[in-house]
Amino acid sequence: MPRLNLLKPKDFAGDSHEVARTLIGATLLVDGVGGRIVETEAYDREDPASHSFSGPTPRNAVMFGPPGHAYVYRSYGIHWCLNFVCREEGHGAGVLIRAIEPLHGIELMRERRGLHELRLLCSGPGRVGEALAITRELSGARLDRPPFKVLAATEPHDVVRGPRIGISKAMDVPWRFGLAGSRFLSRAFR
DNA sequence: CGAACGATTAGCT
DNA sequence: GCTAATCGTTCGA
Repeated sequence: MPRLNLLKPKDFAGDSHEVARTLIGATLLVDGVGGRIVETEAYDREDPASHSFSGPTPRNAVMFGPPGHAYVYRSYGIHWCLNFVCREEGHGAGVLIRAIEPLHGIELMRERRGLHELRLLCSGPGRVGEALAITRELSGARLDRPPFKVLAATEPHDVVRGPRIGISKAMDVPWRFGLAGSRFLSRAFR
């Protein structure tokens, strides 16, 4: 039985790039539903692609709050996307959860997604949001308390990195991280 | 107050 | 590969 190491706010206090890499292989659960994080992206304050780039607004306020909390935003008016707040309070950094390997509550996730193909259940930030029933109400919630649970990776694994997806600024920096060889990535790494 | 624009996805060519 | 769907947020007038 592997020891379950629940990540606490201090575990999210580092650079978003460092946290994004560390989170690969970790387990994310929302009300017991979720799986292994296989893809993340880092965003930071001095980062034109980040929601926090131009300073605090009503939408991104929790990005400037303490680390270890969820920042949820609506994407394209359609999808809910989940981020983990990093750094110290007031900084404005976060990690976008882009894909997980479904492991727990798979049937419930299939119902929510109206889909049977396992590979496409949580392979993308909007898909993760739908499968885990992420909504605005979870924005600002602590990640070490219900309904959230984030458990550190226990198995050794390789992490790959590359440019972030779907952005129009800072497209050159390799701040997207993935579990090497996973078939649950939103897109392959080059 | 109007308008542009997404940290996306599904479906079709 | 290309595009419609869809609407909250942000910014300029």
